[in-house]
Amino acid sequence: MTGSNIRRSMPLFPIGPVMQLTELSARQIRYYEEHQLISPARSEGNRRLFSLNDIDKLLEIKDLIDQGINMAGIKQLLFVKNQEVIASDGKPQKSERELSNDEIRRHLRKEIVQAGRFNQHAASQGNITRLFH
Amino acid sequence: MTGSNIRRSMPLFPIGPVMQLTELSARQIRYYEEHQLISPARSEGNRRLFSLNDIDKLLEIKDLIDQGINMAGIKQLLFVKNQEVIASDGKPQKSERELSNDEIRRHLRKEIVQAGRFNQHAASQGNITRLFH
DNA sequence: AATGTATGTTAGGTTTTCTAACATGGTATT
DNA sequence: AATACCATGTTAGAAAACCTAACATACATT
Repeated sequence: MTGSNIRRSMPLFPIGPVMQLTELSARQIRYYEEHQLISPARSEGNRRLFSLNDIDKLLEIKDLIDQGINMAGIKQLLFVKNQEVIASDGKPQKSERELSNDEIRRHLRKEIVQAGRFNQHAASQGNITRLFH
Repeated sequence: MTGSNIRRSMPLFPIGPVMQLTELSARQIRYYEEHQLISPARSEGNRRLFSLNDIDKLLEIKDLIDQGINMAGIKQLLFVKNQEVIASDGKPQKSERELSNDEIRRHLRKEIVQAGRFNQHAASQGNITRLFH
């Protein structure tokens, strides 16, 4: 798990902004979660919290929906794509252990404090992620 | 106003995640707004919406507070720093006209759709912004 | 002792999000 | 044509998050 992956998987956004960014309805987003296309984190009070990764995925889903693909198909496609990423990554990412929100935030704080380094880039990352420079 | 500036000024985060990212209390954040150190956007229902720029600024403020500088001083420092950015930017950014949320989101959508380009970078941007890759 | 500054705390109200249920317009199937 | 299924809309009631405004407090300055 690289630093950038951690950043991209930080649960930050409540559903409102995600709706606007993706132009999906709350109903749609929840339905996709119900069918396990995404798994946003939850706040203490049970509100969904989306990461940049989640938002990227939602935009992909939207695309696939537009192409007439149904839930099952999209689920498979997202799964396959994820496999590819893991494969091309070199390391099979062991069991991709879960980081707690607190761990993620601690990591984040460290990176903020240690400011000044230049940015590094994975060549192919999707959609939303690219927006934050 | 460059594309990246637009991205960095998108009002996305409600106060909750901002509190966690900055480790500031809601009271502090609102107090800084009251003293015009930041000017987060508002949702239709009057909730504060912070941009990456706002979060960066809050982290700077936190730093300056730690150095014992008071509101007035911080305000000046932020102002001066902003002047510098504008100056080194080349263009004095006319009157930096306000973009509506909708304009920003339209722009955002365009950038998302037109995927694939490589990332570009301004060499010196602060803090949080760097986290989103 | 009195004032000022930055922040904490509380109260009451509004917005946002939650789940669950029912409704609806297409498509596919019988 | 009737039925079933899929993706989404809509509604209701409850809970969480956020809002402003006011008062409280700790510390520094006068």
